[in-house]
Amino acid sequence: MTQETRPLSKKDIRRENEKLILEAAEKVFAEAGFGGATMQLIADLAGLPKANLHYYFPTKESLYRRVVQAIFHDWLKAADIFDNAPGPVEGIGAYIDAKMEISRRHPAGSKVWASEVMHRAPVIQDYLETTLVEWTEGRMAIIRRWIDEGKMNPVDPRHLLYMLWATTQHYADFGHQIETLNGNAPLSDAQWEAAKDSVKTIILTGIGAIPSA
Amino acid sequence: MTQETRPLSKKDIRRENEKLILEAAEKVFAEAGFGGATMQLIADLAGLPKANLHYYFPTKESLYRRVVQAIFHDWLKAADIFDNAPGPVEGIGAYIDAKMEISRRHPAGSKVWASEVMHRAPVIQDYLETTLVEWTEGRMAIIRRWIDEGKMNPVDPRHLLYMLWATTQHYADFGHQIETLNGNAPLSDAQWEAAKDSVKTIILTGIGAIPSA
DNA sequence: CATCATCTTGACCATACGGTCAGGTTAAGA
DNA sequence: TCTTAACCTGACCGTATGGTCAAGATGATG
Repeated sequence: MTQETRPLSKKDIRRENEKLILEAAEKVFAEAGFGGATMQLIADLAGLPKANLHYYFPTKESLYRRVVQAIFHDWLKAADIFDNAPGPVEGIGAYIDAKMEISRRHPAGSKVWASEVMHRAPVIQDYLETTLVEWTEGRMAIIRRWIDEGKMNPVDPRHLLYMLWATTQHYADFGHQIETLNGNAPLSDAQWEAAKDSVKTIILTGIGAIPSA
Repeated sequence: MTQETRPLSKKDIRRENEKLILEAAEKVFAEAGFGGATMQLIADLAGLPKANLHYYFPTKESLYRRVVQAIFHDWLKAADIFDNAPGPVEGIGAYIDAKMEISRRHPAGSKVWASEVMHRAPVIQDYLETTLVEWTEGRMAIIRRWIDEGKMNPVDPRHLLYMLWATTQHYADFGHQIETLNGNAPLSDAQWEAAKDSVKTIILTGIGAIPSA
């Protein structure tokens, strides 16, 4: 009863293999860092011979670049929720939810991103200077508007954003520490909910968007 | 007018060289990660021949272990302030100040720590499971006491601690991103003060330790 | 001053890694 | 069916890296 699979088209092969490689690469880069990752390790995890990796991605660096770019893309996309929100409770609340969900579902990506930035962003510095700067300015303007409209306290928008990034990404980047402090067990569904609630409550209370208990 | 330096004693030589090596190693490990760091790079930065490093630290891993242990030590020491504080405003406020100061003065150490944890703590897992667990339990007890005494809102102490770690360490670990968003300039004294104030205000307000603006 | 333990270092080695390539296989297209 | 372009991969190569070592220099000790 072997599965009767008709041959994949060339395009499907390409898409399939690139996907396999990128997924494996993300994991390995996250676990070992760029320097500690080896093409052989990635190849083994992807189930392909090493030479095949070099067929699709000429160098280790080009593979790494693709991984980081994909992560940056998701990173920005998570912030769409921020816009069009009537106020901080909805906007920031949803943003926290979205970023916590990323931390939960794609911890490897978050780690690769953290590693890249920690190492002075050798690959995506240009993105930081253009896209990220614009993105940040835009959200800061929204926060300022909410402040002007009296929907929250006059906090520094920049540091509020840093706090949002730091707090949500912490659950991915330091996930191992958190698991250790949780008796070497991953957070349960309920614990993830509690984490989200805690973060949202403290921050939204902290900026005066919801009343203190 | 050459300096007339009398010969260093053997003990001084050892202390001096170990210090040189450990400082250089911390920087290199922070910038390149464990895998990306090379003994040659560390040797060059320390101004010593590579073979000399292996005289004091037999392997790259043993050197790395010493670096991480030193950082963990500082990490815990910063929390002494936490104890004996009459309430969250003083205790948590001082803790935030202390950890922000570490992020400012020793960003490399913070990065090495982050990297170690992100890579599943291959070297200090036992410390996490013993010392860190105890430390965390202790501070959670203090926070619970403050809650019982009505000095702050009944937030989850665990997630409050995570938020404190995440937010303060973010200024070191993601310092490059922060600098980029600051027009490629390091934060000035005033900006560091503003950062500290923002963090303290939002968190202390968020837990109901100080009134909302 | 003589002996010893400690420190120093250039030269060397084995290994692992990123990357190459030639020769083969397979789907696409005419 | 035949040709071509895309895909596949075992074997190979140069280099960089962690680590070793033997021989010498230097401070401690009595």
